[in-house]
Amino acid sequence: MDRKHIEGKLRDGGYKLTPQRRAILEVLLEHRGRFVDAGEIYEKTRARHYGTNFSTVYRNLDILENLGIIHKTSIESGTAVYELIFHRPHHHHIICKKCGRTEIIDMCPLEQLIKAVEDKDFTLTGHKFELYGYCRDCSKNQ
Amino acid sequence: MDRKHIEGKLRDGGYKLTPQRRAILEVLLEHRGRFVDAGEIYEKTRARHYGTNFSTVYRNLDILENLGIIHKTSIESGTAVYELIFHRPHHHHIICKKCGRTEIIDMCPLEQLIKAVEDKDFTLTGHKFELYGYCRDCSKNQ
DNA sequence: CTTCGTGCAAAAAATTTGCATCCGT
DNA sequence: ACGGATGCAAATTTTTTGCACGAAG
Repeated sequence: MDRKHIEGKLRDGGYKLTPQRRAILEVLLEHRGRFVDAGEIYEKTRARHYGTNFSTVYRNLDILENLGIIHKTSIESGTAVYELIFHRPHHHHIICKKCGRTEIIDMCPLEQLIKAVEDKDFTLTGHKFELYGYCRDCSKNQ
Repeated sequence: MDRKHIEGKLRDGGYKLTPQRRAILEVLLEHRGRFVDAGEIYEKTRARHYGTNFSTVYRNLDILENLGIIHKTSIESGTAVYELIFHRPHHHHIICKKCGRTEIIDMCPLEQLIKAVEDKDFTLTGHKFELYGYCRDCSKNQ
């Protein structure tokens, strides 16, 4: 997913290309393969486009998430982090607790999982595997 | 992990058994097998012990987490959720996005994972499998 | 020239902290 | 009595929202 591709998605969605939006995208592109939080995106965006507002950042992160351009999650800190989706096939991550750098795990444990992990050069300290959905009761009275 | 067991852990840690703490524990015990957020714990605790403060709840959730009595995580909403650890062996969860009810998955995908899932009566809508640790660079200048 | 986007300011939500007092052990 | 625990109030942190103005298509 490169800049042109992303800008196309925005246009298709009826969104305009403002300098702020471009700056946010630049920042995300620069941080491919790494989760960053809203605060960091804000700081870096503001360095590119002076005066960009925090609300603008949050609003755009929302839009980008809805368009499937970025992925939002929350790791251990509790605050939300974002990264560009640059690898369409479904996958998971190894996440550095210190810098947020991620490595892709190309496969999903739901199908097979062994250890595509060994060669990753990460010191593992923990992991999370959670399934989301609706329990029987909640499926009923949806 | 029952009440007596938990109270023992608290004593061993040098913590006192205050009525507020007991109330919080009662609430958590009542919600075994379900993630609840701080707000809900606060409301329910305050129903048991009138006047309990929100700070008290947060402070105790911290303590309980550090003692390994509860498990804190953040699911999709972004706000932290907690549940009693009542099943010591390492495991993961299926989480209802609506009510927070959880089901245990007794095994960890890191070792083997097939589908201990089929019989769970959950409508799956998504899942998260994330490994945490330190990348090579961050391990170095730790 | 219309619609969407932005900045600003303020509010809301989630969590943390300092401090004086209180209470379990 | 001692040391941890609580309530309160206030501060922080993270995120959201209303509104008037400005700019992209």
